[in-house]
Amino acid sequence: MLTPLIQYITRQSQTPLSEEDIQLIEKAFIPKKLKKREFLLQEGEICRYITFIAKGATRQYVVDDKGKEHITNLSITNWWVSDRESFHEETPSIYNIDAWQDCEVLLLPKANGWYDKVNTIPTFCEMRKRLDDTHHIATQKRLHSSIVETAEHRYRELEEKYPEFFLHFPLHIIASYLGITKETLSRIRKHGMKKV
Amino acid sequence: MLTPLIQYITRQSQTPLSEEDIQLIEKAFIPKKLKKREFLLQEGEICRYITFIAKGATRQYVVDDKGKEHITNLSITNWWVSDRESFHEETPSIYNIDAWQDCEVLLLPKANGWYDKVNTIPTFCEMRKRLDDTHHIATQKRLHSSIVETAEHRYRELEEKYPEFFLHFPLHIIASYLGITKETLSRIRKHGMKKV
DNA sequence: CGCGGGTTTGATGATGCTCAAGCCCGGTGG
DNA sequence: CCACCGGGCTTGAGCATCATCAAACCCGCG
Repeated sequence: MLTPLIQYITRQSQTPLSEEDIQLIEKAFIPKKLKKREFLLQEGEICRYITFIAKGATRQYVVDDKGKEHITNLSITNWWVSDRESFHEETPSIYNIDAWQDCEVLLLPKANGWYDKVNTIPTFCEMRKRLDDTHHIATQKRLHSSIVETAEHRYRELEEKYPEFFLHFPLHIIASYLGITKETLSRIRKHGMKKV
Repeated sequence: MLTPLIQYITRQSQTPLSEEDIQLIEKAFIPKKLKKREFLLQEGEICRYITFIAKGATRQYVVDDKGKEHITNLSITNWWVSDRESFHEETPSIYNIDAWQDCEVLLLPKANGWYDKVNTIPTFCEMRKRLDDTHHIATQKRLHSSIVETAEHRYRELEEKYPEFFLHFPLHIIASYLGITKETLSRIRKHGMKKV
């Protein structure tokens, strides 16, 4: 189960990991299997791990006062998940993260300095920085487009940029991720068919 | 003009800077004055600096196909500004950043490795990491609330969290930052008066 | 066959936008 | 001193977008 991670890191950073590095990674990451709907993190808990999805798909969401779920993030194979705020500041999370499909994940704990230790590997640290950057940029863009663009535009953009999502998540989940209702999404799609 | 920066860094990190560190910082940062409406970055340019606002206020915005400005970020004294994507990837920026009030700023160039050199100062590097984190978390929250919450809620939140903004920017700028029109903002505020 | 998850359709209503007009107020120039 | 101008803010009428609610449909599966 570790191989996808090792491969991922070396591919990301273009530099191979030393034997020791790999051993450290093997010690640090805790493999875990999740069944569909199983929680990786629940509202109110402190996020104690950075998680690598070796296989599967998860969603992150909040539940509002009316009991409605709002998807804030979707993640699939070879992505990382965590609640950064909760992890770093050790405060209770406002998010729920659960498996949408059965998953194989690798947990990197903050406890006992594992996270810090792994970050002493330059390759890993570099990769993490880059991921931080790209993730941050992506969030910025999403924010921007959620303010400026229409629902339709955002849908098309997602279709273009992350077609994989459509393979792993049903449309009502995608709709929620886009911040619209499933009905609206359905109408948008119908509308598009005609045009194209 | 450097003192606000030095103060800022030591306050953020709780550890004093050594004499050498300060000298490095003095060499690295380029002081600059901006008059109102002067650009710090224009659409199409590559962002070559990370900028510290020692004094003043700036806005970041995009112009859409209809020529309308959409504010994406507001920054005031003791904040940092840059287009992270453009800076890191050296790609043309899609943003404009200009001074809303006269500013005194400090530019940290990427060129000649200044940015990297300054990052060898552990205190600075730590601070930067923390800022990255909090900034990222803030963006995440803004995204989330722009999707889930009503315009009114977002306005109240801003009032609560960044009252300083209201001292530096007129309401139509705030409205744009919130992703609503000035008319809507005006009505929201009137509405609130009655209630309270 | 019937059930459940996912998707679609239609009717209705709220929220926020557009456009157009007017107000307030602090300059500036005659 | 007043008249005018421009930036900022407010108000109102009509409209577009999207949410809500309710119903139906579709299809794989026990």
